[in-house]
Amino acid sequence: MRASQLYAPTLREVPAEAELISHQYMLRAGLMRKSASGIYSYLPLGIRVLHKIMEIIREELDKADAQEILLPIVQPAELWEESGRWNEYGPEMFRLQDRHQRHFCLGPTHEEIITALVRADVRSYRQLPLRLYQIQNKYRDEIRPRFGVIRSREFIMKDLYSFDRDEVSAQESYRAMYDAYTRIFARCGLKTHPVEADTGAIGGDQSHEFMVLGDAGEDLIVFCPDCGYAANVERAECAPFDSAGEQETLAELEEIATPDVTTVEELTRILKIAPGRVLKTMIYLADEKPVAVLIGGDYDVNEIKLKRAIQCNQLELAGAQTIREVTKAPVGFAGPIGLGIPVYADYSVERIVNGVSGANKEGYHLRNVNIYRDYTPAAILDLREARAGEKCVRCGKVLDQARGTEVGQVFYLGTKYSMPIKAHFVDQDGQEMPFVMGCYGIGVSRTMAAIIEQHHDEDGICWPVSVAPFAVIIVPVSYKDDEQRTAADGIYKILQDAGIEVILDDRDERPGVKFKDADLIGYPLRITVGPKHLKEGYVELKLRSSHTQLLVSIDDVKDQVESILDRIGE
RNA sequence: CGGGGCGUAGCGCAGUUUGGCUAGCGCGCCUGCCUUGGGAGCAGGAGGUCGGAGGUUCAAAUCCUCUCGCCCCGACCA
Repeated sequence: MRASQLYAPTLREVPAEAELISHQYMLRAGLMRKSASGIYSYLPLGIRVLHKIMEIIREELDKADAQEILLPIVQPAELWEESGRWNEYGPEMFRLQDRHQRHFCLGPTHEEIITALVRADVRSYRQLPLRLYQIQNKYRDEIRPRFGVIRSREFIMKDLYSFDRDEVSAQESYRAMYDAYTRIFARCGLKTHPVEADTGAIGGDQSHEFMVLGDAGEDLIVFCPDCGYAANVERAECAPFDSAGEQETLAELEEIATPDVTTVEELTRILKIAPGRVLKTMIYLADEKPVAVLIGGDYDVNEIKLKRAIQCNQLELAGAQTIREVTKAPVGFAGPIGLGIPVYADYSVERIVNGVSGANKEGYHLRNVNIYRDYTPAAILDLREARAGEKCVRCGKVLDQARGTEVGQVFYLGTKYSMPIKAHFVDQDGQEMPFVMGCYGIGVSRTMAAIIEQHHDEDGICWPVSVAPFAVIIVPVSYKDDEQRTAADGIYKILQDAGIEVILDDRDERPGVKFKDADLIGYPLRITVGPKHLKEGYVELKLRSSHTQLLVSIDDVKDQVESILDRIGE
């Protein structure tokens, strides 16, 4: 391809809308353009990278005995009603109607449609295990798209679904996908960290996310440097505290006037106590019924854990009105004593001796509150958000934390979809059984952004060879010069004939412009054809990421390029 | 949805407070000359419903009302 004909509109300046480095470079290097908030068009360089990533995915999945299919984007509401998710999914599902007012959605994910497909066509255990995948656009009407393609509304996802006859076999599928993911991301040049994860809207009971670490990440993970335990904070288990606690004698309950003191922070300042002494009392509406959550003042409630622990479908913080009804006081004076609703306590409260809580009375708090003596929770559970400094649940060492972006997630689903949708097969003994399923996603477009986050410098992108839009760019210092043109054309032909993806920058631009564009776009290897060395029959090879340079004779160019690409392609 | 901000040429912005001639600047784009080892120089040129609609006024990018879009923070999520 000749650069003069390549549709790669580079930008000299940073578009105002882009904050993240990957977002900026994707726009500046001409990989994509925005069409609407969270919706992007890919230009030739962008789609070439995406194709590279998808090809790696295909190769690795096919090796793992998976087969590619293609499912529709527009899906009928009926299927979603069968699984119960038409109501469950919420406003991020794009819903639409056809001319007959029939209801459809733009697929945010494809469990329903594939389960229905397999239900219709797969009848016997002899056909299992079955692993089917597609690479398809998905739509989620995100509340707030951001970070370019990292959180967009339309995005490209690879999703795979496994169907097995029993749990043992399904766990093998899970393991095979986990291993395939490890290889896929490694081949893309990405360092990823698998962490235990919550299953969210997809459901199921076992899941890992593949995280790319970085400050730009939207997720928070905790990990144990010692035993390797790593989990999204949404999921990370917290250990109960050593029951010992403080060896204090229980003091007498005492009411104290605290007008206008409604936050833990103010309370600790005024009473000169540590936040860990405060019994923070949060009122939630769980499936529209009020419940109280009691947690140490130095912790935050993990609502995902709460939802799971008390087995409710809908959970939200109660409004001022409800709080007033329940606690007989405005927000900020709730406490566990005398509340007429279930009180769920986090592990962190069990050790609090002579604690401070709201008095359920405007302007008052209570001092020397003690569990079991003054109140008894309905249950003591793991409800808090994990964070650095906590004890690892596996080995007891101290946890560390980091931010990350999820590029892939694997779920063990069990029979969550096959049961309600009645997707059955006949087992060896003639019995009808629901498929035991798993599903596995990779955010393809997001992966591209993550690669840029990990491979760039101040001049632009430094693509790993495996996903580079083109491997090599030839830059003649002046294409108008006969000798340079002849030499550049010659090398171009040689490399093309060798099957190497190469760009010839034949534009009538000054060399600086061509160098800047080459760096910005990030071709792994640049061949400069210039007057300095051409007389002796040499050209320069420059590696984009390491900046190393070497002179090679034109006769050796092909061999050198091949061996360098081979070497840095590892 | 709450809070904050922004819509003026392809990109980045000034002009809006205090209404006033043909709406500006830098980069990019086109033509010519010149130049060619890290975003050159000179000359000429094209490109605008000032996000949209309505209103006030002799006069609106500027004031008022409504509306649409975009960005950031938060709640939500892959």
